[in-house]
Amino acid sequence: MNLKELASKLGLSPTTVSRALNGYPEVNEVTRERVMAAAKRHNYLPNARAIRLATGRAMAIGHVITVSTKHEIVNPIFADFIAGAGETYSRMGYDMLLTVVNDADEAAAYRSMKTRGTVDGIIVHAPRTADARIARLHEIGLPFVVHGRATGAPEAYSWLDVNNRRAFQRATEFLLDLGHRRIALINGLEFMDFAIRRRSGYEQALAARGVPIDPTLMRSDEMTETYGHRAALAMLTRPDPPTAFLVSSMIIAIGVRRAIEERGLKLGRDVSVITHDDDLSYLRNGDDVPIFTATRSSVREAGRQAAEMLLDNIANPGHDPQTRMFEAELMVGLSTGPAPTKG
Amino acid sequence: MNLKELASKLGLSPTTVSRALNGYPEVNEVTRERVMAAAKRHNYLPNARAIRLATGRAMAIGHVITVSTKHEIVNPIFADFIAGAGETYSRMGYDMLLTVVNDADEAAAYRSMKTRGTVDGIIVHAPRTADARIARLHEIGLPFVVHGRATGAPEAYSWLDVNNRRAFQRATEFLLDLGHRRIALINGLEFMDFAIRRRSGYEQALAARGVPIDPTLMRSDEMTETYGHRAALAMLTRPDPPTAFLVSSMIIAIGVRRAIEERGLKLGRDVSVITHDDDLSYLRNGDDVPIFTATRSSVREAGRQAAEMLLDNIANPGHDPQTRMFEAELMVGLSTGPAPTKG
DNA sequence: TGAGAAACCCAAAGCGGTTTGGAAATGATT
DNA sequence: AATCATTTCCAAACCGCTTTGGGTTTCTCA
Repeated sequence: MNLKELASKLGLSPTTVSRALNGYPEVNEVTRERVMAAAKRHNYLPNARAIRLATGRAMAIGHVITVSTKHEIVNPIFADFIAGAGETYSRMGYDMLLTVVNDADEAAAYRSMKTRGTVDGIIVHAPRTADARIARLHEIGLPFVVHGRATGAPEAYSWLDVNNRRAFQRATEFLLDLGHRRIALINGLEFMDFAIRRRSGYEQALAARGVPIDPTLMRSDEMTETYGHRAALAMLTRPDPPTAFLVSSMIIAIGVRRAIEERGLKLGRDVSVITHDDDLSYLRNGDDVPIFTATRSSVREAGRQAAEMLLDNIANPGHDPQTRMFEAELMVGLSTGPAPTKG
Repeated sequence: MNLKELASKLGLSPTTVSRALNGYPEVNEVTRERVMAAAKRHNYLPNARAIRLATGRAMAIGHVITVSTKHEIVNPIFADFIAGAGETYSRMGYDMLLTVVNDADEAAAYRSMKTRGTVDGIIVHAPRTADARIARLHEIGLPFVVHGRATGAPEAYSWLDVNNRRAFQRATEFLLDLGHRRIALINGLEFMDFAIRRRSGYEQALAARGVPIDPTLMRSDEMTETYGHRAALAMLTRPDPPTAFLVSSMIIAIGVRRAIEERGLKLGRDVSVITHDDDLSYLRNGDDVPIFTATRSSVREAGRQAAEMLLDNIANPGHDPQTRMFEAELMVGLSTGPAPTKG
């Protein structure tokens, strides 16, 4: 059942039927009702391929997920972000297009999306500092919203981000207030923008209290459980171990906890841990009381809002770039306590 | 730059240019070279919207991710499966379309995909026993491949699955061989097909050795860390606690470990744990020696192959449904040991 | 040398919608 | 009753490709 058939069944022209269904004013309300009813009865849905060609719009948003050949890790927050964004797209009648691409081919992927016309806009994931994609997308002329920020990008662009610096600053202050002085930072890869900002917040808080920054208490790597375990274990076996850890993800924190327990120490008493918590649906930080004291910000909600921003940019082009900053909540859980007194 | 422009630049008709680019035989090789070169030079890429309308194919595969309003958990294996499938699609020139939908609207989503013509086929995720989607998709007439199986589906269909029953049977036998007799099963939701099969393997192994099946040692729920923790803690505080746990996912296992350590017990000595491990990229089971003894099967590889099967089904229609079974490896790690002797 | 086959290319009709530019019918105004 | 504006609808062009059904050349072979 296509438009022409529906039109002939109704004794109307395709033009009128199309207009009736799309809410154009130049059609009698009575006729419109009749058309709507017939469309529903024959469960007619317009062919998306034809609409896309005719309107020149893709009615789809692209998400590019990069997979490096070296460390082929899929970002675990991806699923939740996508789920949030997908809710928005469903509501607005957009499709979501996912492309898995080797990081070297990412620019080519954007260009292809633009010239082949498969998407109307793009969400940029996991920005690095001075991320080249932003300039590229400007040059290609594809609307986009960045989840995160990229320091040092020359032009203005739309983004949505957690206040990572502030979050880690507050977390560090919280530990300092508890008497901790040797606080380790188990960070993500520090060419990622969020990781840089978190470190800066951490260092700033230490500096403000005159606590010396010890580079040997800072690690940066892909955020896995084993990384957390290895890093924490190495630090805890030193003669001057840290009394607290500030870590960049729940998964790292789980590894840190494993190391702590392996050393026969007790989490929240002998060693404190604060983690960032993306509020992932499959990895909740406890039910009532949080397992880990955490800086929390829902990545799912970020997905929802990023999609909204992008669709808004597409619907109202020519506006100034929008930005949106989330403040992470500091949730106090069972993994922090006063610094143990020597003895 | 579109086909018509490129053709006029070359002094050829659009027909010839189209044929040259698509490898049809009725064009001179010299002409073809000339066309290819010009296409590359002007970096021409055909408009996908036009191709789709003209060919009647969507060149896209749909993945539907359901989000229940009650327990809105995004399946954590989703990201890795998608990454695997995406590799295949990229290689074959297909797009991947992701739809997030409330579980009640899933059938409507399939129907819409079919009539609007946005996809050529569908991957069905997380099948339940007697899953209604299979009959629905047959009736709608959309090619599909199921990741998992659905017992009791009336018609034959293509699927790809891990041998869950065998995996859990072997894992149970392994624990029995170590002298364990009170083995708990912390399973996923048992309306999910995989969970049923795992329980069946577990029960079968126990029965074969004449070990009585104790329903109070079996739990079934959404696979989260907190669930694992709660379930294990409850069982460990009983007067007759289990000496081993068989669990359905790494994330559950992490919760179980937390409970074990909270009770002051040692994993692999006082209590043994075997988990199923989907080999998720962000949650590797240790680097050299596995943390957990596990039944392992890569969900990323499953994604790759499921996509290949579906594209094959689409390219060669009318064939019998294909099926593919993976055997999980039993990886011995640090979480299992002989059953502690009473004393 | 002429006929038939093969190779090479093209005009035009599609795919299924949207959108432009009227035309006919109706209503309002003088 | 004539005029003009509105309302309501339609024919046809268009989006950018693919594909059908020829039409020319060139090649092959008797």
